Amino acid sequence: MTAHFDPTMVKLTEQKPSQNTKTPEPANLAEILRLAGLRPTRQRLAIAALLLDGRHRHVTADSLTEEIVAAGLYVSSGTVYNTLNQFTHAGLLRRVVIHNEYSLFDTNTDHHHHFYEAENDQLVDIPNDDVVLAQLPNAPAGHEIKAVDVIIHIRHKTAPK
Amino acid sequence: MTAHFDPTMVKLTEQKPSQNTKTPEPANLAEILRLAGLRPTRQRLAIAALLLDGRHRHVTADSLTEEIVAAGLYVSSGTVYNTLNQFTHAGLLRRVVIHNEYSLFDTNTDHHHHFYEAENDQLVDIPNDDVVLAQLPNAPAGHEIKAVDVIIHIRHKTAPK
DNA sequence: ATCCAGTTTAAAATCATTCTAAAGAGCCTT
DNA sequence: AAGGCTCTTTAGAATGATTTTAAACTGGAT
Repeated sequence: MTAHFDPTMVKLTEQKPSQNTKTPEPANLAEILRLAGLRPTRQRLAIAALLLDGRHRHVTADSLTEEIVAAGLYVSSGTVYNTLNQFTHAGLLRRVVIHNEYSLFDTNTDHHHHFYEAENDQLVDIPNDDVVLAQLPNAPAGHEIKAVDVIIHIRHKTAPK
Repeated sequence: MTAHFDPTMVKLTEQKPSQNTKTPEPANLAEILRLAGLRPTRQRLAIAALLLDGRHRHVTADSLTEEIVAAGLYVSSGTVYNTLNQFTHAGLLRRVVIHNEYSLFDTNTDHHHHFYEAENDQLVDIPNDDVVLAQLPNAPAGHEIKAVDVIIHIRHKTAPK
């Protein structure tokens, strides 16, 4: 199902400069990685070539591994995970978590939202009135909205590191 | 075309019309379970007594098991999970998923949100402008907002169940 | 080239959650 | 009260995405 993809063909020429205003336009992928504080290894370059070409899409560690194999390369699954996390930490990717594993069950069935502090794994209720969604999109054709979850990720103001 | 959501009246969920009885009357617990189509077993009654007393709090399967043990009872972990899911399905609890396990990595680092259809595990981008957060709460003291995730859970209009 | 901290690797470990099949319990009908 | 049928519970095994481990490897500064 995955289209064949030659990582050497990937250019950044048409990439939207909409990413990070503080990131200067990098000459190549290796430079992007260096700016992120990551050594441009064969594995990271392969993944960067696949993901940082300006296309907007969603991948899982698994689907990405398939693409890498389809490109005639190989990267161990541990490294795929590490790289994905490193790229995310560097702001090159965004992590979206959907459902699955490790849920909290809230005895408050009224609609409300949450602060989440990752450091201490703390979840705090937000009174419903404190979050006002002025506009929501229509659900895709044939669908209806079942629920809206707003999770506001927070962190300590003073950088702990 | 689907009716647009009412921007002012933020009524987001369409959960089952479950009443939020704040009165922890033990006699009512069995009735609550029956109304939810669940046999009032010893295990379910124990969990209901702990969770459906009107207090608003967050529990995990693990923390709940601890409470059960602390109350001098015993419920197997499989049943704790089953019961939590059944209560959630019945609208007596709400499931909140925070992070962990099974993430998607989004090559779009611009701020945007997502539709998520659980049935087919489909994730669809929502253009940023389609979700308007008119008001956000202040982060708790000493904290700052790192990110805001809005996940709109959708389902097919024709109830497949 | 050399060296070493940073990386990658395969395999094992983690861990919340789900599944399995066998035993047990609710509850409706006699 | 007993029978019986179904729904529930249970212990333990299975699942599956992710992380960790310890050893082998590599990029790049000296």
